[in-house]
Amino acid sequence: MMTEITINELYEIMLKEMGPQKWWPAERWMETVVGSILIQNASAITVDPVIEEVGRQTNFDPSILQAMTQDELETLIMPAGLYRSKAKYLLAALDFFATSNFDLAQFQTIETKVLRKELRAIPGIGNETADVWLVYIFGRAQFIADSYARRLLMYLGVHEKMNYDQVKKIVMNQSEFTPDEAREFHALIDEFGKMYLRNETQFKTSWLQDYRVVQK
DNA sequence: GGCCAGGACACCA
DNA sequence: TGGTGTCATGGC
Repeated sequence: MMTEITINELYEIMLKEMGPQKWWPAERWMETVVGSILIQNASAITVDPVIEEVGRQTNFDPSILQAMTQDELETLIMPAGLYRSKAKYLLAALDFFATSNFDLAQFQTIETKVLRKELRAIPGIGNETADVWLVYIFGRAQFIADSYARRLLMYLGVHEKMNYDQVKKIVMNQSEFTPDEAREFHALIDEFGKMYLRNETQFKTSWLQDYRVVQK
């Protein structure tokens, strides 16, 4: 028997089943910057130790990180893979925050749409990383349509095969989330994803298998 | 041992 | 807008 649910009901069901994931707050927002870039096309298992090592060496102090050369940064993050690109992206991100003296309060009054456009202009900050920053660094209620989220919603009947923007738009138009809920939802989806979203066969063994999300 | 991971980007039609 | 090659390491 299939049970039809809304996006918000999906969130409630996942929260009830899995409990709060407590992905936040990262003690330092720079940890989110580092982590979100290092995780690009890599797995948490390989990247987590690298993030820890960066923390040991820099304490996630933006000034210390920014003082590093491209070569030094590459050596530090090499085990995460794609290290040349990621070192470049990290330095570009640091430049961006440096223009505001690493003071997040400077961004508070900027409209989300405008801020997102500014983030997307940073080399290496694409759709997903921009939304991760908006949610976990800037506290905006955005939906992060990463590959796990798109797969989950596909298996739940929301779409056949849609891209990042399309899936995000559908969710944003059909649900209502506070900033904290947006953070929790993404954490729940990714933790669920690690267990059940490698493929559809695996999803069908999960406790969400008999649900279908309805379009309003 | 090959496959793949919480992407982004350049280049092409 | 959509499809494809590239970047690269380490875990499974």
